[in-house]
Amino acid sequence: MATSTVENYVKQLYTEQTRTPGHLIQLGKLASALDVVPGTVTTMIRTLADAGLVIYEPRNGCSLTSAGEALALHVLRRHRLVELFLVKVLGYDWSEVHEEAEELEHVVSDKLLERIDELLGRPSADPHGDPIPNAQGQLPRQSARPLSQCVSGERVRIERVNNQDPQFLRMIDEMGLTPGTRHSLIRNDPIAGTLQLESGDQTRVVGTKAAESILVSPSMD
Amino acid sequence: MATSTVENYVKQLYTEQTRTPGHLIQLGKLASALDVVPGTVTTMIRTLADAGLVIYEPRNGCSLTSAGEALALHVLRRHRLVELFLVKVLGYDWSEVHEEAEELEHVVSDKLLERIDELLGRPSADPHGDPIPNAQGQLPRQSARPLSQCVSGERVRIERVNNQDPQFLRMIDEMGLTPGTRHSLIRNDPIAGTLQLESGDQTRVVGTKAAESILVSPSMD
DNA sequence: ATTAGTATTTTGAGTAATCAAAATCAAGCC
DNA sequence: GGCTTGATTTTGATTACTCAAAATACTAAT
Repeated sequence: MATSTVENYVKQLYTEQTRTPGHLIQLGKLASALDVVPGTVTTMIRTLADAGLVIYEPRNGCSLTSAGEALALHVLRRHRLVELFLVKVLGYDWSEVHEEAEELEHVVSDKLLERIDELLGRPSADPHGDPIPNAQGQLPRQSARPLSQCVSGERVRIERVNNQDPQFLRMIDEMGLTPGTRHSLIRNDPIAGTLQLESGDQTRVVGTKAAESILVSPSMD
Repeated sequence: MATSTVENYVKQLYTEQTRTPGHLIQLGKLASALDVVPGTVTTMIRTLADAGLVIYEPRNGCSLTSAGEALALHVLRRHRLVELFLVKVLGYDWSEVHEEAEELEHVVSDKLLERIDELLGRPSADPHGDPIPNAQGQLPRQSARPLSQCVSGERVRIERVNNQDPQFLRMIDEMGLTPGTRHSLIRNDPIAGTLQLESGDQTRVVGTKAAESILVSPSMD
């Protein structure tokens, strides 16, 4: 069985990999993301390569094998189902579930996961809108793009908030920009670095930086 | 923070200690209970002693300090609340919760534990009838004695089943001897090694060995 | 083509937990 | 006392993970 450490490495690798598809992941990036010194990552990636979870090109970087990707998706499934469970069943706020899930994701058994999945009605996204892989490790297709890339006048539905910082999430909450809500983009002003949104009678302004982690799809209401 | 291993050692120490109060616990006993070789226990108990969790008398054995006992009770609380949660909320059978709780007990945070406790209505016993320490580490007083020590004619209420073996628990279930149920002890025959119980119109026979792990209190109905 | 700067790898060491097997200890028994 | 037995401790290794710091390789610039 994979240790928690191994699971965290492949999980991190997976998220980096989807951020920049097709590229090798630099070990230094991994080191800072996982908060260990670079040398540690080098040795660890060697072991992961021996275990068949990653392909390692010394000095260039590494990428997940299909086995590594499968493991990553499994961990992600556990993480996201646990997050949703904490919110739906235990009354957690979406801003505080990440830490807790970070621990639980390594110990929930397949049996427990199946019960949670069933109880929640086989959900396809966690509280942040992140897609939940199914038991076979398949991700529901999602075609959302960053709010920051939308143009003035668009009507959007917020699909996903790609940021785990509790303060950020509470801010999103207070502004009513949670996944599932619909808004009109009054104005996207990259020069000023702000976006103006409207929904109902309310108007809000968010910064471009924040809008980068808010993923939206077109809304036609 | 205590590692899972440390938590398991003090937990085991605690259960041995309540089984034979006042006695030092032999390291060999611990070794077989924890399924490690004796030498491992010796070194581990030394470190636990350095950490102030146990008192270690070389060649004689060891016992928990009050700090060690507090930690053990904390772990026990997590374990038992998780077990009850799995049964009540996730539809687990009481025979299958132990394994799962064994892992989860090391990662549930205080916050999560509090939510579970609240959701379950601050219960005082887990599905096996084992008392749940409160947040301050105090155990609800329980004065149950083994069914095997009862005499013919007694009316008893089953308080607790002190055995985690799934097969044993399923047997108990099938015989209707779960915690909370009431029965008349028709006959306790130590020679034959059997006990005959009656409740309603049904009669069952259990062995002395099994009756040792069934704890009961007097019932007056 | 040398150099400066950055990223990566190597080396040596440490912590936590474990095992196998040899050494030691403590009784109890003629 | 000497011997056997059983438990305990010690010793030397191993696995998994990590760090600090030195060594090395690559990139890009002068």
